[in-house]
Amino acid sequence: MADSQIVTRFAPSPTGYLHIGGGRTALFNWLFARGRGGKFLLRIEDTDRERSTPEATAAILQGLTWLGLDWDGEVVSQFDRAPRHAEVAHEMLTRGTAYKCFSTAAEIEAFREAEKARGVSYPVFLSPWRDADPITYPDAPYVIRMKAPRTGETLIDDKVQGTVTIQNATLDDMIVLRSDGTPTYMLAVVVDDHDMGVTHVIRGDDHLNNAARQQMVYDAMGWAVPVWAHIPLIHGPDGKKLSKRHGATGVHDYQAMGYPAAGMRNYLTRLGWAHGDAEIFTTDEAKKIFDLEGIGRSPARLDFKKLENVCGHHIAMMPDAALLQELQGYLAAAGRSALTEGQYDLLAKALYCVKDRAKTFPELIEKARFALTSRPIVPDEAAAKALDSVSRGILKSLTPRLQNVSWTKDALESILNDVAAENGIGFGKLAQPLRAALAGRSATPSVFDMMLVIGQDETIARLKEASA
RNA sequence: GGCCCGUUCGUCUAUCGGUUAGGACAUCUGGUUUUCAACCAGGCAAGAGGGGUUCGACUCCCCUACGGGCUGCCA
Repeated sequence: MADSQIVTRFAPSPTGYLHIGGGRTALFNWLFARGRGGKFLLRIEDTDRERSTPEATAAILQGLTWLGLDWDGEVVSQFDRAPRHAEVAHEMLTRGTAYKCFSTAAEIEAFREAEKARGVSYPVFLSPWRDADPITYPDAPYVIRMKAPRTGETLIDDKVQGTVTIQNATLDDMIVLRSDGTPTYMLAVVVDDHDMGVTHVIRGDDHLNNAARQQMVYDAMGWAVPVWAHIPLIHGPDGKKLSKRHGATGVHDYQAMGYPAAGMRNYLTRLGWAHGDAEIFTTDEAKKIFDLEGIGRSPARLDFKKLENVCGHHIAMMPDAALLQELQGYLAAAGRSALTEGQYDLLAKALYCVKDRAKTFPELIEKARFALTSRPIVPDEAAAKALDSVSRGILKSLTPRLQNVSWTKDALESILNDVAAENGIGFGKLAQPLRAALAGRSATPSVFDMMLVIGQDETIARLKEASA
């Protein structure tokens, strides 16, 4: 319904890659909108021309795409809307909710220095031009400042933080339009959010204080204030603000580490949000149960162990086709060589016996090593140990018996059990050298599954090679 | 410095005045097993500290400590 449609947005600055915290903010906005038949918009806050780059914008879009967060309509460039921002600033002027200020940056700086020297810890610059008669205006560059209330308090009704009270006296008349005619962030966000019809602003709580000033702009223009929801930031495992020092901070890092996007979404959704005991859920389920009420108020730490666990569940429940496709995306993102056609086919055949044993794509590939590798099989240390002379003898005696047998699990099972019994050893004792011969590893899927996947000829060839 | 926000097991969290404070990850023990993963059973483990309010506080209020954020003609 148009009258109550929810509109959210994600508004990153294109100054670098998509931060994992930004990814989560985007995810919350996306879940909230998508779960309620609303719209999720994307706006690039590129008004700072010095720091904005098209590469960064591309990286952010790529990050969102990988996370599976699709947006409605065209990506809005905040910079492109500068004329509209200036228009609103001038409208505030005519409404009398803003004024021209001719104080120079140097004057303001001097004021702040002087106040600090006097021991005033929080100098609020009060422009002398606030109530000046236009007749006294000099012919000089000016900024447009908002005429903010000097007394009283501003209440932010926040869905996550509750009601936050800000004393108006601590807020100065913020600049909405710079002397070069460009808008400041505080003006631009409000105008854009309003024009884009944003109903719910879900963003990091580093913006909580800004909300008070922005709310004043809404009031000054007579616009409806959106629903605020300021979510806590994500911290590193040590509880400190997540920074480069922690290693992976960009969502692309997580893709390159081989975490599936569905698992990332699940983990990130649960990081700082809860719905009873719900832990593992699909994205569709998340859309249904996600709400603002479940968002926590304290910063959450990244826990890679839990991330892995969650991802393991998702790899296990992902359809093979999707798994194969995303795995190839992982290989490309990680700079690893792509699968050959033959490897692809074998991996597709092997998936059923490896997908529920892996938590990440690199792990999946390692488990599927027996299918992806080709002779000669080079055993690692543990595998080499299993291939002692006695074991090689047993493998040698096994080879001819695999020649004329129907290649089914039942048949293989009975042969291997017979061989184990004939040699007076338990099945486990036979399985170890078999793993070593077949995969060159000591930890692998079931020996039967491996034999079934690579086929009779390849199995015999590998056994011959190992027992030679 | 000022202002704002936060603080439940190691971690993510449930609890919305009365619970043996629950779940998940991690960890430990046992079981199952063809190695690994998984799985099953069980264990360890929490309300930052101090004051109030109340018959009763994890829950409401205040103070302190700690953590975070904001404090630009950056976003």
